[in-house]
Amino acid sequence: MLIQTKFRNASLDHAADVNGILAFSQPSAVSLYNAGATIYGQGDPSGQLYMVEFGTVRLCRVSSDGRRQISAFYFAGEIFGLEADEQRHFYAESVDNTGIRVLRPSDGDKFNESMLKVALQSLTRAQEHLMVLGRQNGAEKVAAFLLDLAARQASDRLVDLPMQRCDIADYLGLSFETVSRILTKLKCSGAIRIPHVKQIELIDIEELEYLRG
Amino acid sequence: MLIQTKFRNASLDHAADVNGILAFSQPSAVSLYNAGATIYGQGDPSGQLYMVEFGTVRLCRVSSDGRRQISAFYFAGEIFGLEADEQRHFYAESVDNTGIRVLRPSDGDKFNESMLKVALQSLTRAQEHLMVLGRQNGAEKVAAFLLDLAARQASDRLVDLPMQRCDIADYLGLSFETVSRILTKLKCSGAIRIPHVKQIELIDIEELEYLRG
DNA sequence: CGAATTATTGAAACATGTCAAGGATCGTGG
DNA sequence: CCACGATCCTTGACATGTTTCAATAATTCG
Repeated sequence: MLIQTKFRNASLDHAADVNGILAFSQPSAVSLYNAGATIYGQGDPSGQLYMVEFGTVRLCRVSSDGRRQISAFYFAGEIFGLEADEQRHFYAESVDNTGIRVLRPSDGDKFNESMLKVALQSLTRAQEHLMVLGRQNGAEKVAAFLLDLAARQASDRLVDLPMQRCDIADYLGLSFETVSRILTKLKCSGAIRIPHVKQIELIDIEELEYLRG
Repeated sequence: MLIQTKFRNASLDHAADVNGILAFSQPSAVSLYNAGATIYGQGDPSGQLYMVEFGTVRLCRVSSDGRRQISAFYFAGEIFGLEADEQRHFYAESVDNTGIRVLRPSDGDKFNESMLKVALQSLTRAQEHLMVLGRQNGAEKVAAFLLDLAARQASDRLVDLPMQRCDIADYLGLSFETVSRILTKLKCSGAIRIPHVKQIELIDIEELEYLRG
């Protein structure tokens, strides 16, 4: 299955579509959010798209007994807020200090066309995430997460972790203790260094890629 | 979090969009596939959409060490084959005897618009599946699966299982033994009956819904 | 009917979760 | 600038759910 590496992160290369959206929308001013602020709630009316100007956004849902699943993170330059119907299925929060721009369609048709591309990229990412959640163990999940972040930050070695361990855990379907344990294990095996709690240096990228599968 | 039940299966109610797609495409003749036949392979050029006429389709990927994840099932009336770029990220196979129609766009603009809806529904479904894979245990996963099938088959009590245990397992991120054990457990607890290996009768739907969360 | 496949069930191994304690980090106010 | 409290992170010990391996039973198909 060598083929699959060709697709990895295909969804991440969407600069062109971001430009497409921007060209046919009227961006509003940037709104600022502190860490942990609600951008929109589950059940809110949907309709507008958002672009992360700086900072980090998490898309979440909480079940009745309090378990939380984070379905996606969004970083600077990425677009979120697409919904299938008139209500939001997930709620969106800022992870750290975050600036967000609301996008309003100006040229309907072209905007729609760009939206399709954004939708397809979100779909691809969700599908990739399905692979990770369904069939990978803890170490493989964390390796995949770190490599994904590295690719999206366009930094080949030094990765920023704006979110806390608990966010990573709820994204990967693990407990935060397990995430912590795996990170120290990777550190001890020499695959990564942890210069700071919120910063990981990828040392043995081949090992991480091997882990990811 | 009572809100979330309102969204469940929202993505499944897409008859309108299927009609939208059909109105602006030139459906070809129906192709027939035996159980386990390849409809398209990973890495194949993408472009065409497909509609299931009868039978069942599974969308899969296999990792280098042989673990398989099924990202979605498609049943009669449902559309699949949407991709973010020119190559297929997953491969598609028939689960049982299946009839499939290729859809070719005739009116580009309207076809595109319908595609957006299909994409958003696929996205919603993938996101719902993320919730199940990330934060539910075996019994909850199986309950969610049975209720999803019941909703899509529009049969409130008797659910057909065209796929084998192994397919269910690879869809839910479990081993097929665990799937089997959970089904017998649900049978013993009186939540379901298993009149046939490939047919489940939902007895205590409230219990299943409670399990699903 | 018989062979091959698929499903069920059991026992033991393993990964991850849970509970609990201690340590690090951060922000705030003195 | 330091000290304090609060939050977050790490680590350990134990409990639990799930997988794995193995054997048997059921089903399908020729």
